[in-house]
Amino acid sequence: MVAVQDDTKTRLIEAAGVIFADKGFDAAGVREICQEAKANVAAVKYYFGDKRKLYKAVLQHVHACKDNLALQMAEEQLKTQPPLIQLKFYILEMVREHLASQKPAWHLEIMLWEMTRQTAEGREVIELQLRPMATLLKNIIRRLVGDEVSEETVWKSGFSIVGQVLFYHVHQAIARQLAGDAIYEELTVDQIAEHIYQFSIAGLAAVAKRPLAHESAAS
Amino acid sequence: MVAVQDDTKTRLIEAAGVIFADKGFDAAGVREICQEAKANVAAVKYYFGDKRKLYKAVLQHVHACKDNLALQMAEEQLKTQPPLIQLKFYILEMVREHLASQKPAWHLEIMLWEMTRQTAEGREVIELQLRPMATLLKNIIRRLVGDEVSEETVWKSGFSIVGQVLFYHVHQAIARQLAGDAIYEELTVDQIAEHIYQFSIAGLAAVAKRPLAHESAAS
DNA sequence: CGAATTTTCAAACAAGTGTTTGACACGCTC
DNA sequence: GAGCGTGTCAAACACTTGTTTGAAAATTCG
Repeated sequence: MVAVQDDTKTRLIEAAGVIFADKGFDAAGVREICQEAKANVAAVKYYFGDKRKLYKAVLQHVHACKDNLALQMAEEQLKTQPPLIQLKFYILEMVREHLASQKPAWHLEIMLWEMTRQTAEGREVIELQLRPMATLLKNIIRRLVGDEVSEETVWKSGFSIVGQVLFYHVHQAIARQLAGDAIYEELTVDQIAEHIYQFSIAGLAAVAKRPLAHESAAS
Repeated sequence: MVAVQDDTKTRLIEAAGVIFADKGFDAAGVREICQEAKANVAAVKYYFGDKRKLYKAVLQHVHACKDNLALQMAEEQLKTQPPLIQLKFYILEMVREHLASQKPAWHLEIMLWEMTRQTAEGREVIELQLRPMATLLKNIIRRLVGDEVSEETVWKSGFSIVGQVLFYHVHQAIARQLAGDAIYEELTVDQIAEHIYQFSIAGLAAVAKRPLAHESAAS
């Protein structure tokens, strides 16, 4: 961890991030945030103006911290690797991000709040964060299923893949409760990603009504 | 709509249901609920004790209203129809419930709150509501993939199917925003269900590493 | 009817909310 | 040291929160 600054301002953003992520905007208290940040309550007015603008700053901070899986893939792999490998990598990285993220967990948690219950402040950040991921996935799928498949079906297929991944994060509590801790603990990130990959390439071939492009490259 | 009683008590439960579903327990206000129910603020203490117990009553009301897809399927179809037809029906009914439910939308919305951010009051209701659905789906999958497949894989396959369905509900706003209203409006409940079905039976066959049971019965 | 019980209501409660104030301390340059 | 701008702080602001009170109103029942 490289020397990160210890301003009252950044401490506020970070403490606010944790608490907003945990309880949502409404249920989070300014006093609670300031106590966690070791700052006076008046500090949020001084640095941000009010609670909403603090929330906005938190969202912008999250956006600024995003490590671009999209760009990373585009540069390293998009041009060289066959689409099946790209899909496998995409799924693995997404599962990793959602189940074993190395950056603070609250970054994703706040994004999830925005994804399910959008606020005016978050819409733009959501767009900037998700749009590149969506088009990247759409391109991969398009290469796999060919040009005869409708745009609509490509979207639905993307939803099928993303929906599988998000389930393990968003509904983790339910999955645990239903499957039982014993079984759930056995699941590793790689296993989950592999399952979703195998499940999805078969699903894609089915909705494409033909074998996938470069099928021979599958594992 | 058959003669539903118009007690202050039931009006409170129903108004509370709507508002709890919309904003969650913390952000919902007692005064707002009572105004919507045309009741005095003191009524919640008189009939329920306090806000938490009102919430508990709402959850129990939701549970009491559940129409048992599980039982319905068990009686009418489980014994007579091949598992592929059962799966198709299961997916269709689940998509219907989540995207075009005939019962008040807030029933499901409250369940979703409990699924993502469990409260002490909700855990039991969640269990009672979801457990039968989960075992039903698990049984269908087991019949389709055979006995060689591990229990773990059956769970993961179930998660894959349920994850696809839930995505269209939980992340509807994002899906709309990304795909665009134009494309999104085109999607009908039956199309979505059909897509998930086709995608999933191919996925199941892939993870089972063999053709599904009674594959000939597929559409 | 008239007494007993159940239900409703406006008003107030203490505690919590986001926000604001004005004073105070620090580091800086002139 | 005086002056100035930047940060910090306890205290108070106006308002909302969930909860409570005690007295009316409505209902039930002998």
